[in-house]
Amino acid sequence: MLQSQLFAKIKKETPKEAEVISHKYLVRGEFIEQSFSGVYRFLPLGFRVLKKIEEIIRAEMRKLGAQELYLPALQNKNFWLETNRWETIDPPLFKLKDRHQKETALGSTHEEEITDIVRKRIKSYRDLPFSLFQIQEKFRNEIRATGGLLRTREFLMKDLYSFHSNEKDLINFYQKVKMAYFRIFKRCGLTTLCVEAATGTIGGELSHEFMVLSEAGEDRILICKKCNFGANIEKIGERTKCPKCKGQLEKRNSIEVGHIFNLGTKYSQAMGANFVDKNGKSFPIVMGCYGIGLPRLMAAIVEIWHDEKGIIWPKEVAPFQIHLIPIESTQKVKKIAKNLYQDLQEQGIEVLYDDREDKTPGEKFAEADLIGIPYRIVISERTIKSNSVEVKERKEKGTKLVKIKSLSQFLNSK
RNA sequence: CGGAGUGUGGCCUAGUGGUUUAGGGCGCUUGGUUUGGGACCAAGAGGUCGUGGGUUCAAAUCCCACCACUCCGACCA
Repeated sequence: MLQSQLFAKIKKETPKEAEVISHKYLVRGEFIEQSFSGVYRFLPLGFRVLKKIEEIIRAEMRKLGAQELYLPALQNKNFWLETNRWETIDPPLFKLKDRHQKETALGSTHEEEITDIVRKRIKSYRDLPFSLFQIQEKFRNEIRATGGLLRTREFLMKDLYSFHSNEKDLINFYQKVKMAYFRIFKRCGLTTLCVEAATGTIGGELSHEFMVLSEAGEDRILICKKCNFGANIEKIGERTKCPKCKGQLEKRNSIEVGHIFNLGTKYSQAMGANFVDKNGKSFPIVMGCYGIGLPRLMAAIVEIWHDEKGIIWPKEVAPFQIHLIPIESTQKVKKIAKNLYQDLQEQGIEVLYDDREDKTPGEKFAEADLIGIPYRIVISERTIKSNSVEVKERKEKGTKLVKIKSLSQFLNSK
């Protein structure tokens, strides 16, 4: 991508509506832009990051054997009446009326939709277990949106649903999802804690939240210093002693990036999703649901990975892998930079090529630091004297001169 | 929804009744000079001071209403 063509007007100053660090950097770097309260636009740079996160999640869902589908945002009121959540779900639904004055709502979650799909098809224990997921927009009528992408009213979510003939099978799958979630967050550069959580209006038997420790987080959790117990204060209340080992509990702020639920038979009973077992007896399907909010995850990554100059994207979620920056636009520098740009692209590496000739080195560097691409490669008269380029890792302080010939080798070794 | 705050060209802001035909910085346009950490010179474009109403000889400035946004509370991926 030529930076001269990139649809991004990177800002020197922080717009005043931004308060948390991830919001500030994402807005300044033109990853996102607020449309109105709690509703965000993803600009080309931000969209690339979002897609990277989406692909990581999709890959891990497939490894679980889950099949992807896509459900409507506009939902049938009758399903919500069946589960008795039309009025009670919190945050409430965004409700609207069609031209015939018939009520409908924008989906804040999809248990009703998925359970309807399943009840129409699944009649036998032989069809179980299986799992389905989607990556789709959710709408939540929050009292208040906060912290940029940390809490929005419309957001992209991955929701996975699993269906089982018995509790044991569900618990087995639940554990696998847990492991998949740890892998997803790790690939996004995050260390997460899995803590016991309150099930809220999703309901069910029990649930676990995946937490990223951060001061920007709204959740308060208690972590045991002795055993690996952890829980949301919302679930267990304020206390100082670990309920498992009596060890000292530590209170921390955290961002909830994922939440998994053992739903039991709450929805299958409410909506009549039953199967017959070997003996011909009918039982409600045992269900689980598992969510990850993508924009919040993106914000959490920035909360963890930044310095005073800007974002430091972990490689797997970075919008580009290499930021190629020629400085001093002499014919020789330009020619070598252009060739290198083509070479790298042919190798399938995503390169942002700062071909702008009217920008000073300082400005290019400042913008590069802000948008946080993992590798910065500078080409100048100085570096080409020794047939080299200067390589700097965003997360490191120092730079390294690397011969152009051995650049690919150097990058591959990373 | 309760509490607090903010609203001035695209962005950050100065100005809190009269010398303001609303000032500066960034950005933008044109020309020139520059080029290893957010360059310099010159010329230029861009504003219903959130909206409506009121007070006043006079309102960005005071009053009222409304709107929008941010933060704290509750809720959540």
